[in-house]
Amino acid sequence: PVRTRFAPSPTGYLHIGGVRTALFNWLYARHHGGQFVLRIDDTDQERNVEAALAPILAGFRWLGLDWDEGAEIGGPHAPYYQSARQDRYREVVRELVERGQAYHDFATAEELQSERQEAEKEGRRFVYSRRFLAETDTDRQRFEAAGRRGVVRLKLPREGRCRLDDRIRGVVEVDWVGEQDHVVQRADGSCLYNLATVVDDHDMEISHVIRAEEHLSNTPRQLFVYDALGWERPEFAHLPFVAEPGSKNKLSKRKLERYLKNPDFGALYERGSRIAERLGLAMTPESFNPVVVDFYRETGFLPEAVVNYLLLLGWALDDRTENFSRDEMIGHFTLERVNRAPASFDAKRLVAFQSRYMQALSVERRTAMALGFLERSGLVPTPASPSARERALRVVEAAGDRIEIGGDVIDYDDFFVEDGALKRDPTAVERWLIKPVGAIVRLRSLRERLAQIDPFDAASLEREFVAFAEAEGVKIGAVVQAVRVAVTGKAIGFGLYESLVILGRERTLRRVDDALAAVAA
RNA sequence: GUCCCUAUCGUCUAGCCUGGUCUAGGACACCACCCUUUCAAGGUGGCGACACGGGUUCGAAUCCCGUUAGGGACGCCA
Repeated sequence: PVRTRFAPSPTGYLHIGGVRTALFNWLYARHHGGQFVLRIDDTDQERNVEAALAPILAGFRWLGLDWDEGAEIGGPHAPYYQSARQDRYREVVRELVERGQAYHDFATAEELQSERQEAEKEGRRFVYSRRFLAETDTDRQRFEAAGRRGVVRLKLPREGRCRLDDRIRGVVEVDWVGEQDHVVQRADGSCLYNLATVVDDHDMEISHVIRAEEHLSNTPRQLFVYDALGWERPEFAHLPFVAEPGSKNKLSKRKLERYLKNPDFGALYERGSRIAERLGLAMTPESFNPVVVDFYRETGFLPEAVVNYLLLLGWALDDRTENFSRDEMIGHFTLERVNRAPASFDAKRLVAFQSRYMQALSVERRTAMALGFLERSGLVPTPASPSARERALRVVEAAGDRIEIGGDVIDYDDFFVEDGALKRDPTAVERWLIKPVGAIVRLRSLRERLAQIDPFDAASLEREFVAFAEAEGVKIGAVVQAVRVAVTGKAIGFGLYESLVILGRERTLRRVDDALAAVAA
């Protein structure tokens, strides 16, 4: 039976690279009708695990990556928190020592350091002398009497090669000498990752360890533990990591400043920030940026689009298929088609997927999304009144594919604010109302015509505008843009006739009057 | 420094295992033009890659060796 797992650390946010790894694990399990386990790696955690875990679990749920066992839901191999499994790890460490596969060591950090430096100076590979290895209880007591504190180290082979048949990399071999006698238990008795992960994977009957490439070099010491205990090794598959925008470096939250300088990444960040600001979200760049899943959730991305993008970051079915439904991804996903080279994060491509998925949605669905943002930004009452809903529907319909992410609806705030509260872009006013000769006079006479038009619909408006521009001897664009700026405050937007119809005659006239008054002043 | 991994358009990739159908396909991005009422969208077209050097072979993006470049790991972090 296929069992995969993902083991996040409770860090307070869900990293996009981690999600890609989790997705591949999830897909592999689902493809084989197996189970996906969500285990929590909180061995090194001192702060509030629950609070730091919540956004991560929320992220998984939002993306639709459900887990069969693990955090919050438990399961037959509980507990799924490493912090609660220390006794079990210690038990395994004892067994390792008994089997002669690990030993108590009393070297100090300084002594180790100097051995290391010496090796480096002589240009040879560092191999610990095992000078402070305690063979017997008497040895231990002697060291302890001398005030030393002991750790437990793996007693790794110093000859031969370690062979790993990785499902993605193929056969990887390394010399055992190159490996260190890694510490598996600290002086305070707590156990370390390299041991814990093996014990957990074994106890939880994980059949396939699918993880990022950065773990490839820890694998030999983990294989050693499996073998030393006589445990069956799981299959390993090391995924290429997700690289930062425009380079092959591993994506990292610490280098955010740099990513923001990448035009595409920076633009996405700006766009999201504008939305967050209007929603009144108190966001810091550390917790709210395009490397964090919450960013997409908060700004109105569709989880399906994010997942589809992530799927194709290191995996492809063939030379043309780009869109995958959840069932299709599950049906097609195999490890064999995972790429070996790192793939860099491309914000533009992610938005392209989002845009595509968004346009495939009905107007009603898109309106429902938009409404959430309108409510939260206070542009419509919460819950939205029927008239507000109606207006939102018409705006979303008219905006069409201009609304790529849910939060984009805020760009059309001018349809929801009070007429008197409408702000006009000064540059647009200058360009279309003040600068063109006769613009004001034309707007004034057009205003009278707008008052007369009957019915006040798009077709009639178009006829009127065309006739008016012709009579005045100006381009239709000049007239349209002048009215657009007067009524919406912006020089850009969707069709003007639809815009005026959505606002209605009364409000259109009022806004034209306001604009005329403002320009005259 | 040592060990390991990787290498096809700017980006994501198909092709590589099982050499010929590859004057290397698709998508995103970009550029131009068309459409047009601004902004999008749409239509048409364009730019654009097998890292390099040897070998094997009638034939190499594909197989082998080397070089170079990039990356990762070398913790009482995970």
